[in-house]
Amino acid sequence: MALGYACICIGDYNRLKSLRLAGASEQKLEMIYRHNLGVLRSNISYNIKHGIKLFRVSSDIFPLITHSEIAFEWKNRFREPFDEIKALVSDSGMRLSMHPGQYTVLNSGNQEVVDKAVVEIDHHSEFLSCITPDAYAPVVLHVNSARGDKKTAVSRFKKGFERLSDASKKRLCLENDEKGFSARDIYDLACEIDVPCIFDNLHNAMNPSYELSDKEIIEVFSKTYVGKRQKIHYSQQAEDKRPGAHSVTISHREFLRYYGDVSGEDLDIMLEVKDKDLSCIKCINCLDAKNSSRYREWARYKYLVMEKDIEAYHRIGKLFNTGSFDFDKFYTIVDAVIKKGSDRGLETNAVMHVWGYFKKTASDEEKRRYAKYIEKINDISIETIKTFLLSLAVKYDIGYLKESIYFFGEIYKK
DNA sequence: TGACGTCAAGATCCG
DNA sequence: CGGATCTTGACGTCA
Repeated sequence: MALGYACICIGDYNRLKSLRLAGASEQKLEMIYRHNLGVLRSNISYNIKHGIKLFRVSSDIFPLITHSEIAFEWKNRFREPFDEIKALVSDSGMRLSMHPGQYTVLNSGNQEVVDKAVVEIDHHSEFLSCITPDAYAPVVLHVNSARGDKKTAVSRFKKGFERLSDASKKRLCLENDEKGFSARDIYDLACEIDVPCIFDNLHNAMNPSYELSDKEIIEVFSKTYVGKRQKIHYSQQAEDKRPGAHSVTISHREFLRYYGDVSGEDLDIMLEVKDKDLSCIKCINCLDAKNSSRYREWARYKYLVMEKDIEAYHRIGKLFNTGSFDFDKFYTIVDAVIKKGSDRGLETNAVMHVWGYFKKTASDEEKRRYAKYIEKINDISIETIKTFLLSLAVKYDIGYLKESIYFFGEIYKK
């Protein structure tokens, strides 16, 4: 069993860069692609550190690479970073995947769209082969178009599939869609073209087909995995958003129930959730609480809790002091805290705590800048100050702060 | 034609 | 000028 998350690593301050077609010079592409490979390597190191063995690589790693107006040789140019990444992936036994988005439509009625989809999917599998030794690292795809009737949509898909490279055919997996192709639809199609099926619980809830429980559908889908580990997608409905929208964080208790229901220990489970790796680590800890990870986890959340709810901060401290700590209690408190609104007094207090790390070492210019922020504390956004503080944490290499989720709390707003 | 989804880049506005 | 806020891009489908 492996638990994973998709594309963006919240807890790693390194972020992918992008660009516009208008500014896509050779040098600019080279710079951005190289940067993004550095981010990928950093994300993978982070995953290893936190025991995460399943990771979806973002399609945005090489923006515009398959665009018709872009001709960029990438395979030879990035051999070194590829090999470094591959070694990390190989040594850790991490399973990678990729997932072209909603605009890759292999069975479109428009031939140009199909041409592009073939290029896109082949690129994904080529890219994967550069960074993972796993011949079955999947490229996951939705059928996407049910235009006309499903029968003709299926035959269009089979035609498109035939045009893929052999490598792509081996990597391709189908996922049940939120509308259009349901679990039953993709299972029938997948059996015909001999590819595995990925079950997505929330899509299935939106677009049900079988009169079967999730566990039973997963059992049906397991037949499409021969000599490969079965993978599913798991997400929870966001309380206050459109039906089908992913929750901001995973409720660990709900996850544990589901995990028990579907015999999760036999599956690779990709979590689809806004807070990404944070929920992934939460679920890993709740399944298998290692004594050593509790302190690290509290260290990461510490200032985020401090700026939202000082009583909760003390309650968690007490869990440690009284020896009554467990991850269920810890995350229950944290999950309540992240839902709270902001309080400028508490935010300022947390800012001052974090500034304490730099008080002595900061340059005069940095001290002036900090003083200016504090002076105008009520007129500027707290994110501006956090951006500044994070840049200091990176510059002065304060590991404790660089790993703090404090800097990424904005994902829990709105 | 515009909504859908995504999120950083880029543009523009404000003090 | 820095910082906040709005718009654009890149894509295909479908009402």
